[in-house]
Amino acid sequence: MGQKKKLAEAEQQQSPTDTAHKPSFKKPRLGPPLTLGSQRSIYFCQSPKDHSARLGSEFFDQPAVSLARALLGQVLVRQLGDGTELRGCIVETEAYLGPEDEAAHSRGGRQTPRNRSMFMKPGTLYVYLIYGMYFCMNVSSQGDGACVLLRALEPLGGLETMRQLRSTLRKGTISRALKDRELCSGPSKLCQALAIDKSFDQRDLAQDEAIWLEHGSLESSAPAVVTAARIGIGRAGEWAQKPLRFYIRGNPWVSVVDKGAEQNTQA
DNA sequence: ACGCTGATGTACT
DNA sequence: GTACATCAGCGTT
Repeated sequence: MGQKKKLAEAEQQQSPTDTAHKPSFKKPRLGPPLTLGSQRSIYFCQSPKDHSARLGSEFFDQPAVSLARALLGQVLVRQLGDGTELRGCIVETEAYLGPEDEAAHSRGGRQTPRNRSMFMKPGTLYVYLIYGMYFCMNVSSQGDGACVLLRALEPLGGLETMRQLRSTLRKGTISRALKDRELCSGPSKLCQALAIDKSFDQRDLAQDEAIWLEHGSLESSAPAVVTAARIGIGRAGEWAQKPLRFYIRGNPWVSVVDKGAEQNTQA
């Protein structure tokens, strides 16, 4: 409860040193460009500064495992109310397959008010509260009740604002400044760093004005991927062992490295 | 490096 | 009541 209020306050605050990623023109500002289908053409070529290409709904319309891999190397962009852009490259994901997946909230076909967005169209965000104080962000994929959890980002822009959001939202001690590595290396850390809360649940990543996905650079578009067991799945039986976590090999921003899995997944 | 623990609120046996 | 798709801080190898 206090979390949401604190988050709103944190978003108001502005780091005076963190101006590099603000848009140069004044508010009110239009949202990010929207693609229709796979068209991206002239609109994006006109502004050299805007080398962005928002990924459209067709990108998300693939099975969870496929989407989990495809998301690696793509850039998640969050625009705050004041126009500040926070950017991070996705380096770690997990796939949740739907009704048959004992570790998924949609196991057994359960559909509740909480997990409704898991069943909505591909590209819909599923954001839920965990342990009473944190959020996790998922992207719905093709397949009923299937989605992909975002577990870690390499922060690319707006790091000082991220640091501020992370510190403000952490409780208690006004402690040390967080290292860059600590900003987005975990599913709830990245939600704090990007000011993602429950209000993002059921939003469309292909259409929303405050959050979207862009193509990563060429080199990061075909990364070496490690396949490993998912994290934090206690009582999901055999499903806890299945290799449904994906991360970029050797990437220092990954939250948990699985050396055993890396042996099996030789590059 | 690893292991323990408290924080904290919602969903759903 | 109990279980959480977690995190940070502190203690011990």
